[in-house]
Amino acid sequence: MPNSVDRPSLSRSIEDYLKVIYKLELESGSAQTSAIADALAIAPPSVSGMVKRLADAELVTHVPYRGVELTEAGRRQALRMLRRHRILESYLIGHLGYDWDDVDREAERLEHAVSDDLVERMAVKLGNPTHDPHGAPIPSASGTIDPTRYLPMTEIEVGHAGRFRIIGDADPERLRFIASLGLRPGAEFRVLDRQPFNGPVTIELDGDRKEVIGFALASSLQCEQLEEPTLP
Amino acid sequence: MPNSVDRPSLSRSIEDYLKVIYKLELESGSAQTSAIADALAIAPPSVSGMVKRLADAELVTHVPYRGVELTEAGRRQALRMLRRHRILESYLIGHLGYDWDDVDREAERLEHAVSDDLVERMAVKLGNPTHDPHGAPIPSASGTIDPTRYLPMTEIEVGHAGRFRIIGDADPERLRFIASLGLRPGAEFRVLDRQPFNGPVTIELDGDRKEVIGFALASSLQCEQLEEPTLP
DNA sequence: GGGCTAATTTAGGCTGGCATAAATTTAGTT
DNA sequence: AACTAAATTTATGCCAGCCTAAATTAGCCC
Repeated sequence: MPNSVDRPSLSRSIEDYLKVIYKLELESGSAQTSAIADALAIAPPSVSGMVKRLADAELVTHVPYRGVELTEAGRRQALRMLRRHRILESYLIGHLGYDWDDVDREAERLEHAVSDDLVERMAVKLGNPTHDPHGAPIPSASGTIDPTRYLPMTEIEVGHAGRFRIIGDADPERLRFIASLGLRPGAEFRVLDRQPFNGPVTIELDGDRKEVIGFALASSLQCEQLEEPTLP
Repeated sequence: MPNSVDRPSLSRSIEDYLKVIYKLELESGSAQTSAIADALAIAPPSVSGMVKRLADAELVTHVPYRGVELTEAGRRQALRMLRRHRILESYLIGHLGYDWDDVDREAERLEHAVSDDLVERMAVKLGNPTHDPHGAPIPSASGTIDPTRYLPMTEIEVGHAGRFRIIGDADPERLRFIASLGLRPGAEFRVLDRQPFNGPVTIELDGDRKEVIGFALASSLQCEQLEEPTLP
């Protein structure tokens, strides 16, 4: 075990980088310097500097001017952070009265401080959940995660029914708005209309309510397409 | 609008310094550079540097070569940290199955990350306790704390009964040892013997068990002296 | 292939928080 | 009153992480 991961205990900063890189790889297949800078609200040269350190620590591989990719060790750490975050959110909502829309900030602060032991204790209290209240899959303690991919609501075809699965957003205002529409993970709907040029999506909920959702928001709603269209 | 004073948000380091200075003032009336360095396990010159910053921020007053004293603002922050720590310990023990002896480390990590909001939610779940499981008083959210002072067990006179109130120690091994003697906050005992030259204390518990406790350990057991001695 | 733009990296600087070594002050002898 | 031991501060230096400004590279268009 020459280079095995002893327990260097990653810095708060590094944990944030790995989380962001993981999400970017998931969303767009690659993680570029400027995208990382954007997500972390820091300047691109700062990212270049950190990327060098991450590459030295063998948490990412870096092809200059091309972006970075998580190594196996980096991915493991990123999933560990994701588990912490989602277990924390679930626990704060389930046991401390936090609201759906309000919980991200607190989890964001705590995920860097809790011990693995505490995370597992919370997971046990929650009954070892596999999905958090936003519908997102929770990586297991051993680092595996439900790989199911869903479609953004904007890609469900007109006439089809769909089931809302995951809200990939943390902004409390957006979350409150979504909740106010009655959209919760698991909710079924039918797409009535999709306007071109990144226009809004119109859906039907509970069999009678019609709601219009802007493109940007609808893009962040990950859904499952359910059946063949019902013809009118 | 919400907060009268803007939150500069103290660094983790500063929070630790304030906590330690508060404890030192309490124990020995003053906080000297080397004592702070000792408690934080850092070098004295580093403390000098930080003390300058703390004084600039008006969290402490500093008399060169004489030590440091918390200002009102500093004391307020120190009590805030103490509340966080003790509420966290109480919550972790009460709701997440942590043990008496094992909880300090976790609380130490979390106290820098939790929001005031979360602390108050935990306090509510606990029924707004005034003392933690180690018997130590918990400062109120508004920054007042039970000022009752107790005596170290080493100062309870031979023949007197006493009640154990607070264990001012964080070392898991010591805590486990104390627990194994059956000593919990609230426990009554009688001092049978006190050896001179910082020697051990012998006490009687539950009316029949005799236990011998070394001076150093007995010094950290804060007790109440109960009655006049019973003569044999 | 030359040139333009956008992305990225390099260069150099700043702050917080730590360290060591050397200088200074305090306090306790005698 | 002078000397000494201990505590403290000053002087420097290092590293992590951020910044801005300047240089470099990639990608594309003609």
